[in-house]
Amino acid sequence: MTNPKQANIYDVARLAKVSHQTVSRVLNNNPSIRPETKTRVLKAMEALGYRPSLAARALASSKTNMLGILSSNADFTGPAAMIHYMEAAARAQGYFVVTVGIDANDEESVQSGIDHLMNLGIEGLALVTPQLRAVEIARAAVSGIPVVTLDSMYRMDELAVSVDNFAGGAAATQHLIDLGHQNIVHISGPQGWFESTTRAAGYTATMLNANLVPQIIDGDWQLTTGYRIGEKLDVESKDITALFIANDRMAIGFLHAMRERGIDVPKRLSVIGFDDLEETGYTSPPLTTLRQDFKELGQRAMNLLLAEIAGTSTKKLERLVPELVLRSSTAPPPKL
Amino acid sequence: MTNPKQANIYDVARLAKVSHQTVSRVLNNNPSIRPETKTRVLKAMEALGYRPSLAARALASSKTNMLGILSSNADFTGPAAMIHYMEAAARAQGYFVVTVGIDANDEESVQSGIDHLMNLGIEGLALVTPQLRAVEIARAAVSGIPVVTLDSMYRMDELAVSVDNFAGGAAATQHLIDLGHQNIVHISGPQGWFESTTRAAGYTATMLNANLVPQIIDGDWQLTTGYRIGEKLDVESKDITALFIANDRMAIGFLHAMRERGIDVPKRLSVIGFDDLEETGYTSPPLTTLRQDFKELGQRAMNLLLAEIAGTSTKKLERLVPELVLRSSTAPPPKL
DNA sequence: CCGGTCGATGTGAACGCTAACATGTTAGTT
DNA sequence: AACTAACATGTTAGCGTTCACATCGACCGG
Repeated sequence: MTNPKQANIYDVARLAKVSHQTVSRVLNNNPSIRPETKTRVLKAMEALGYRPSLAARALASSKTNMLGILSSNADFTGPAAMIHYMEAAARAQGYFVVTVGIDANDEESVQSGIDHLMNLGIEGLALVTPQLRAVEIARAAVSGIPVVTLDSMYRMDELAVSVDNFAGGAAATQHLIDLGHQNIVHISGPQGWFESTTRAAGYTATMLNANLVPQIIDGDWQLTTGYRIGEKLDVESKDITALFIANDRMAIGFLHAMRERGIDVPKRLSVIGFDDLEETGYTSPPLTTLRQDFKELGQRAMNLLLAEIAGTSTKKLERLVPELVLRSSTAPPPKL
Repeated sequence: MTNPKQANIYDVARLAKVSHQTVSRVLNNNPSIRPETKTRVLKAMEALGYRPSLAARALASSKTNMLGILSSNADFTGPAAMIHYMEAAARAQGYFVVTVGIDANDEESVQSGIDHLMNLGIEGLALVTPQLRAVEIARAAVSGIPVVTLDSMYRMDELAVSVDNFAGGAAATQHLIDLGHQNIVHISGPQGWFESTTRAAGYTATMLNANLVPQIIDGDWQLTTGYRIGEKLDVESKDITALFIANDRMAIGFLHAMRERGIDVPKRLSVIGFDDLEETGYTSPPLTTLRQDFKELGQRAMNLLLAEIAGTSTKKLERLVPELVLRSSTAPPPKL
């Protein structure tokens, strides 16, 4: 009911009785413009409901204001939260974020996702793909723009924000050792994930350091897998007294199996997870775990990327240390 | 190491010995072009590593190929999954999706999110904001482009995909009634959410239909809230035998409280949730609930939107019925 | 064997902006 | 009062596409 057609910069110029270039200057906050003129132009914009055309802008300035996020597991809580906060941080600086979801195990899918983003002309890319291989492909396919990696340790010379999973794995393990456990098993994440290998490495290093024998069972992050492993784990004959499980989902499944088998956690067996999902405060028993701050992670990653684009970059790498959250699933081992 | 500068359409034209317009035709799959010529042009593109400029395209054709998603709860599993599948569906048709996360309770935030997207020149918008008020604001702020709503019943004349929450609420309630329960309490979601009111309505209607008295406790989706309500609910004196809880998160908290209080679910009390989160298969006891197919929901919403943009739209509304998932948290009421 | 038609391709302008340079106006210096 | 510097604004030319129209040749029927 208002405008028959979108006004352009010339329409605004005419109404404000200035040249189109002056309008452009107002748009770009050029300092050398008289306040009075500026007001006049702004009023004209308002009156016409003027919206600058991003396309024209991008074409003329070769600055698209577009950022890409390549995400492989957007349906998990952690990545979703990170993406959410990354978008907010980017938008606060006038950037648009295009998120592309891919299947990280399918190289084709990674490639086509990147292609899609490159066609867009993104100025920067964030990789929320914890799979080593996907990051490699992505880094190789992209050139000329900064790339920030989340949750990885890939290449120290690239932009990256990561949780110190090694420290986390070590802290979890040390906590169990401090309680007096010796026979501690680790259920890991899937191979090929940064988090898996680094958490497992933290575990292994800490065990060895305490002269204990590391024992790792391969997992895959899935809740069901935690449950299945729990169903058949030979706790008795091996006298296992504690487990460090690489993520909370598996831990939830595992706890369920213990409950079914009547194995008391934490009296008979201590369990520690990783992630601090909201529901872990309400499992039975509530799960001791390590918390990661996804909000912080997302914001820092985006700021790193934006700084690099703006050329004001100082750091390349940021690392957050996960925090131990004590609840009721860990206790000293049963006395013999 | 390859191109000093991005090739444009003229570079391609020169190399292929055709006019720039012919190149454009190849780009747009114009049928009236000789196969031989087409091949030559494609080869030239390949050789130059040519990428069409989306900005120039958008400027010349006033078609941005951009779609917006306004999302208020991207850190919840459901919305995140829907967004994921929506993006995939859009990308398959060459569209770019910009997702903007907002705080649906802050009108300012909704407005500025929409503004951001409108500035972009999106061709269509999807609303993943189950709050009534946010949808109203968004619909009002947008004009000239199709808008699809997810999870709502707002205005029958607009594009919308929704879960039939009324039917879901009714099914949950009926299930409890069929088991023999009479004193059934409903813990609802927060006011102002479509899901809350419609699930509650389904519950109420079914109760009344069976000559039973509806009793609703206000909730807010939060896990903690389910727990707190569970802590102090007077099950005994009121002789409540069953609860229909509006979402699984609250149900998980509630179950935890029951466990702590030593109230046996399902022998003493039956509990049914809504959502079918993965972890509900592993609570103790595993939760009976209603499943929503977020993938289907996301894909259908996007297809509706794309069809509307393309002008090939037939339907306006799609409705999915949630499915009852029977597990172990419901049983006949205790005999007196 | 010629006008008409259609299929394939070319030409020039337009899309709405920014970049680079040009111009005019004011104030400061000697 | 003339000369310059700094500020404020205007002018012109792209950016890389698509659009509308023009052209050119080949094929058709009479």
